[in-house]
Amino acid sequence: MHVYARFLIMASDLLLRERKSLIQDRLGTNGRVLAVDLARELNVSEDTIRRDLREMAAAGLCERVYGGALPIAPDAGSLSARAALVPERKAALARASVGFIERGMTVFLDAGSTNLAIAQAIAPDLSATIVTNTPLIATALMEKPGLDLILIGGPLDRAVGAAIGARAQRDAELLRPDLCLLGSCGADAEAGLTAFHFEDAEFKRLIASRSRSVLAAITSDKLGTAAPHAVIDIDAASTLVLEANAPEAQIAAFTAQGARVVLAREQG
Amino acid sequence: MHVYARFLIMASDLLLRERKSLIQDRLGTNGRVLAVDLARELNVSEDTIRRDLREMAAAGLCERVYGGALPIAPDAGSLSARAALVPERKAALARASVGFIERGMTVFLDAGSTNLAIAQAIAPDLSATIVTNTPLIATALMEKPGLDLILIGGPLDRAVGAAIGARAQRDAELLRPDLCLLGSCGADAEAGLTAFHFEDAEFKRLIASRSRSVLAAITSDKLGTAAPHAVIDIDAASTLVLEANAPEAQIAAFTAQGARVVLAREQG
DNA sequence: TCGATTCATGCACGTTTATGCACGGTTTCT
DNA sequence: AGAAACCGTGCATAAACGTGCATGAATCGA
Repeated sequence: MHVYARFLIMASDLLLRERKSLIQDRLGTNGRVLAVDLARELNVSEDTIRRDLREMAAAGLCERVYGGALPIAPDAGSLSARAALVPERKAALARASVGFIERGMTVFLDAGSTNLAIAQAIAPDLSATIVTNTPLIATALMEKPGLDLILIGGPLDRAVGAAIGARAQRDAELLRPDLCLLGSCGADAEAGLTAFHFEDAEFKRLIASRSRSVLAAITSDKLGTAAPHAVIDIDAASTLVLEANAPEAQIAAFTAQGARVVLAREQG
Repeated sequence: MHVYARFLIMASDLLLRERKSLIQDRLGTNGRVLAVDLARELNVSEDTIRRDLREMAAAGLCERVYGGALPIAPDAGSLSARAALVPERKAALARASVGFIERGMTVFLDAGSTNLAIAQAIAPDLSATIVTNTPLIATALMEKPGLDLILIGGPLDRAVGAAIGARAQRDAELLRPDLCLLGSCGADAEAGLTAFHFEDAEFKRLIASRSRSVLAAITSDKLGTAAPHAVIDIDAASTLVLEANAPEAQIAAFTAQGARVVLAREQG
């Protein structure tokens, strides 16, 4: 499996596919990417980034513009508005995950579009304490009157859209959540849950280790992929929520590691 | 033999496509755009804006007129889109206030709908550090790539929509903003700036006292009114930004207290 | 096991693009 | 009619660009 090979390279190196995946992620998150920034951040030459962008544009994954690239359907409203449109499959995943939040719990809700969908899927009358480091998620949760909200502060990382730095980690160290809903950029039986960014992984690892149980809702496109930075092993997650179309082999690989896998039913 | 300075300015942080997209957006929103305003707001020369407008007109996206451009179908804006927009008067107030944020500053942006409008009015390529205790504002600012954002954390007060408690106050005590954009629920020459909630007032007072200068943008409906909890006296604010229709008497009362009053001009 | 091959990548080069400025003409307003 | 604002054009320049080539690592075939 290509995951082994990757461990031989330096942690900052990314396989081509991972790099493109990250770029796409960034496009969705920030609404744009700059060639210079990507090059500097990923430690490759601008040429390489431009090549990537060209190929992605040719594949219809983004729109090439002078200086960088834009998402294929650019700016149909603000970021929050765009993110508010949750595809049905992701919504099903979210509905399944929300079931694990029980009345009175203290829950940490991590960054990520899947977790935003989870936030939106929370019942309006649920009474619980939600902690998050993501302003967008906090905003979404503001509409649920039953919730107590706690915001983790600090400098916001633009790539992640959340507070994940030293300041945020200190906040996190004061918490003992009953449940942690972890976002992840990759999920592989051997590599475990992984993230694109070092500090993000660091933060996730910290908050996961402090939580009584950890749940990760994972969209199928992330199955079997590994991002460069390890978060936790599969068996360290209490529950994995997968989409109904998740490959049998993948599910088996997870359960072999001792994970509890739950499948999300499409709404019927 | 020639000026050096002009090269240094060349690096604009907004991609061409984004700029045009923003202009189109503005066309739909305001029903027109002025070259001068766009140039100032986007930090590019009028030449560039005119070029953009010319190209957009050539592409049939707008109609070029003397001084700016008009939407191709002047009547067309969708009603729902229009309803969600910040009223033009508040937008004018916001534009005037944004002018006080200078490149490189550290600015605290308080909670409140006027301050949200200010956040939205910030030029996309402004480079500054913005601190806020309001997730909604943080989310809006996420779309301005030039900004460093710092989020003040802690339990969120639902009434205010921001973190204002003891935790947030401890965060605030570590700050020394160059400028504080204070929201207020009432503004009266004698009562000063006031707030509806005790803790909110407490927090505002704290952050205002720690800032090198304090600016309050005040909609006309708040003039001459006093909410139950005092924040600061009028003379403790460096600048008051009022709407163009603010009563003469009110302005006089403020200036008599030693405040610097600035009036926002409506666009056009 | 070893050579051939593929492929991602970086570098050097010449080209294109976006932009600001100077200049002179044109429109608008009073 | 005259002034002020606005316009387009041409030019200069830095940043971004694409291409062709070289390199080195992984893969394949025998």
